[in-house]
Amino acid sequence: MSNFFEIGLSSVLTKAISEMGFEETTPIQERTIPLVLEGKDIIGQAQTGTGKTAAFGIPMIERMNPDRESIKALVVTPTRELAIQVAEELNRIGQFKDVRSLPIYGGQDIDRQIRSLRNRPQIIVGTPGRLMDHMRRRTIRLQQVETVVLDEADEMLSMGFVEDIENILKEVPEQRQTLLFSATMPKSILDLAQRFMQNPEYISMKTKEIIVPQIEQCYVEVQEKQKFDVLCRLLDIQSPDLAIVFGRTKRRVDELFEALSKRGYSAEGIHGDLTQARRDMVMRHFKEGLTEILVATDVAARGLDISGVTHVYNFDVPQDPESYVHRIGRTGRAGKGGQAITFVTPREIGHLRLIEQVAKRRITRKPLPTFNDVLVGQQRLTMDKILKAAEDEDILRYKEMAEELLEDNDSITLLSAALKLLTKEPSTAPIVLTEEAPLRSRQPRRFDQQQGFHRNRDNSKYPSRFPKRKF
DNA sequence: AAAAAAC
Repeated sequence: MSNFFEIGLSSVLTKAISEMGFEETTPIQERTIPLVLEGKDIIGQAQTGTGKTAAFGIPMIERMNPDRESIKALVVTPTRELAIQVAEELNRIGQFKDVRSLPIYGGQDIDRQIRSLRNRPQIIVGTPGRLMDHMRRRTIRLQQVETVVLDEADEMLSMGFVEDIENILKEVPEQRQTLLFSATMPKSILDLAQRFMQNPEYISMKTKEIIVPQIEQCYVEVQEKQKFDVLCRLLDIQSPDLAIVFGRTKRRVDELFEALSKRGYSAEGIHGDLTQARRDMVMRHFKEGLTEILVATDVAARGLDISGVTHVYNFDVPQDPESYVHRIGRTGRAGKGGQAITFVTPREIGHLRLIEQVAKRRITRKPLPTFNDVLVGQQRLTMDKILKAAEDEDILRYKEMAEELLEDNDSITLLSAALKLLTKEPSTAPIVLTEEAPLRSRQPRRFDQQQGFHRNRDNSKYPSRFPKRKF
């Protein structure tokens, strides 16, 4: 691995990279950057989360003439959210070189996009359909494009974009650089490369080189009817910073996020049937941490890089084993740990074994969370907070004693004793733990009648929900 | 069969 500041990049890029907090290159970046700088065509086999966007973005922008005469680079992605994300990252990389990128995708007012194009971005990041639309309208000129990037190419092909991709590739000059990234390398991808690329350099990360983030993978065996309660309990016990819950269908996503909202969780849903404005808003809320739980179809399974996602729950077992790998990859980003829990009904166990083989990881069984687990879990969270407070106030002796007690965390009595030790003014009342205690301790958000939207406890705005409910 | 993607 090498350092970004030793590979001879221009100062404008180095500055941006350092501002983005990058230091060491990832394996794919280390191998891709020099080749792209040389102008070579590349086929890169890499999972998401390997630093792919920077791997092509940094050298592409480095060698780009920043004049505003024409579109210099075109990046094609399978989903709209991915287009937005990639464009944002490229914008950051190019910020001091005055290189701008613009996401172009469907569902957004086309006239507005045409106006944005007048700002003359050097890089366009788009989804195939809308790109084709602009090409036909002649509102995008690709005659000066020097670099084309096909991101998540396998995904685009399996979504039936072969023809669109071909049309786009025919529209750009033959003398150009083509970079193709794909998690898998089926024959269709190699065919495409054969026809549209020139002596491509093949970069494949050996399995051990692929950064497999520390993702703990497990499953719970549940009846369909239990799923919702089990999810709530897990959320209470684990208290994720941010979590993504994947559902099988759009309908299910709607029902699930409504039910979660109803129970007081900060949740929103996203799928392809929502208006693009809403999709954009939901993603923004989630990225900003305004919502803690994103309920999603596989629209959000691939490529999205959102920091702070500590947990992924597969509310439904993904049909496609590939999809499983992508879904769980939404957590454990940037080298941080993450946990993925898959809900499996008894009849789906066999399917899970198949997924296990594809994921090449053992998925361990986790017992269903009991009511007691929830209580203990919440006590532990409280303990963590108190321990932190204790640290600040330097009451080390208390801390030691409490930690000793914590070792035996099966015992709620001990926990409550530890709690008392650490509280400055210990409550004399015992902590009563009965089955009648509410499943959820968090206060539900309140509905602002006048404004017509929900407000969180911190009084921040919260968008209104759909009326239906099933869980 | 579902999901994604153009109007």
